[in-house]
Amino acid sequence: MPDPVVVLVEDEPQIRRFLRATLTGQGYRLFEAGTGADGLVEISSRQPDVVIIDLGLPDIDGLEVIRRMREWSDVPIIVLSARGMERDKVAALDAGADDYVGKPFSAGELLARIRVALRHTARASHETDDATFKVGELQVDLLRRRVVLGAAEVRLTPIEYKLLTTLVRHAGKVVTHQQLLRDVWGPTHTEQAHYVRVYMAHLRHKLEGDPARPRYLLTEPGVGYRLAVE
Amino acid sequence: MPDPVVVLVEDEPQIRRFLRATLTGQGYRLFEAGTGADGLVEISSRQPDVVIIDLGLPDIDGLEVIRRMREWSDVPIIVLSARGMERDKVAALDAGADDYVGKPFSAGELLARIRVALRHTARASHETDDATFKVGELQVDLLRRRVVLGAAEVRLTPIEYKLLTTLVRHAGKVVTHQQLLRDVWGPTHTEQAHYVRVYMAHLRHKLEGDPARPRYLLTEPGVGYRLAVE
DNA sequence: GGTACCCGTTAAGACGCCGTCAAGACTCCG
DNA sequence: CGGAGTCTTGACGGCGTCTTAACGGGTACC
Repeated sequence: MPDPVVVLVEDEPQIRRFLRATLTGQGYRLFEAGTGADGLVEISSRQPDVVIIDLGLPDIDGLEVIRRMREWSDVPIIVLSARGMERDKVAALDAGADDYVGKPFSAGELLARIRVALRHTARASHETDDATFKVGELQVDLLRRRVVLGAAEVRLTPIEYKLLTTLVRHAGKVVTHQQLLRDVWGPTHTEQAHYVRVYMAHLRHKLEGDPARPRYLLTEPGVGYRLAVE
Repeated sequence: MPDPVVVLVEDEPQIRRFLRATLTGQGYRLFEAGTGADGLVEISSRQPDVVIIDLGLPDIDGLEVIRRMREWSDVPIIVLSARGMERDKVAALDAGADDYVGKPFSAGELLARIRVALRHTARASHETDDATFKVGELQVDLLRRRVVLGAAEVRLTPIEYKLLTTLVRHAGKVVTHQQLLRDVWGPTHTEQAHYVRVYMAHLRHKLEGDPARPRYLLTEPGVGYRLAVE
C-alpha cells in the first residue's frame, strides 16, 4: 500500500509547520492549502485519503467548504477548530465532517483519529475488490474461498485449501516445509515433513494437468515449495 | 428506514437514565447492558447500528470488549469515558473504536457523532443491500421478513429465519459454523456445532426440492455453509 | 557404481464430520 | 390449564477426510 495522502487546509503558519513535521514523519504524503478556495482545488486534484480542515479560514467559511466538498466526494474529513462550542461541533459534523478535534489538540490523538478514518476507507474498498489470485488457468478467490481451474470449480478439503492459500499468500517466493507445517497443521507438527508431500500430491492431482510436470506447484528441492506467478 | 438501534454499555445508573431519555426521545431504539459480558451478548443478538460503550466497566475492561467485538463485527463504536488522557484515547481508537467522547459530554455533540456513525453505515450498506435476495426459485425479503419458494410462501421459525438471513447477508461466501452459532444463538454457544446441522436439515426440508442434493444451502465440509448465488 | 537422502505416489485404517431421526423440555397462546 | 409449535439434546450410520506407513524413483555425493 502506498503512503496515504493527506490534504491540510489551514491558514495559521505555526500549526501548518507542526502538522507538516508530524504527518510527514509518520509517512503521510501531505499537501497544504491556506484558504478554502485553494483547499477545494487541492482536494479535487490530489484525491486524498483524508482531509484535515480548520474552520476559521480567511476566505470561505470552513462549513461551506465541507458542504461543497460533500457534493462530489466522500473523503473522510477531520475538523480542527479553536471554536469549541457544542453548536460549532454539531454544525460541522452535520455539514458532513467525520470528526472534530478541538484546539489545542494532541498529536497522538489526531494521528489516532486519522488512522480511524483510513480504516474506514480501507474497509469500504476492501468489500468491493475481490482478492483473487490468478496464474494460467488457475484462479484462487480468497474472499469466496473458491478455486477455479479453467471453467470448472475445484473442490478442496480444508487442509488442501489451507496449504494452497499459504502458498498463494507468498506467491512467487519459496515457502519452507517448516513454514507450511506451521501455518497449516500448527506449530506442534513442524517435524512431519511428509504431510506436506502427501497433500502436495493431492493438490497437484486436482490442479495440475500433468502432476508429474507441475506448472503451478513447484518443488524447491531441500527447501520447500513455490507457487508459480506466470 | 426503521428506527436505528443503539446498544449502550454503561454501568453508572445516572448516565444510563440520561442517555435513555435523550436517545429514545430522538427516535432511537435503545438496549442497555451494565457489564462488558452482557454488552457482548446484547450486541451480538440485537445487531445494532451503533454501540456506545463506557471504558470503566465492572467486569471486563472496555478495551477488551472492543477488541473481542471487532473479531466479528464492524458496527460503529463510540467510546464514552471519564479517562481523558491522550493515551487512553489512542488505545481505544486503535483497539477498534470509531470515536471517543470525554465525560462530561454534551448531548448535542454525542447525538451529532451518532449521526456521523449512522451516515457511515448507510453509505456502506447502500451499495450491497438490496433488501430482497433471489436465487432460482428462492426469494428472501429481509424487510418484510418473508421467504417465498416458487409461488408459495414458506413459514420459517425464528431460528430458521435467522440462520437463513445470516447466510443471505454473506451470500456466495462461506460462513463458518462459529459465525453462524454466534449470529444465531449468541456468542456463548460457539461450541454446539450440532445446532447448525439440525437446523440446516430443517431449512433444507422446507426450501430444497431434494434435501439430499441441496441447490441453495451448500455444505462446505470442515468449514461451514454457503448460500448459492446462481 | 553404490548409497543415502529427498521426493512423489498409493493404499488402508482410524477418525471426525455430516445428516437424520426422535424424544423430552420449553414457550406461548388460547 | 392444556395443547401446539418450537427448541434443545442425544444417538447412530454413512461417508469423506486425515493420518500413517510402505514403496519406488530420482539425484547428489562419496
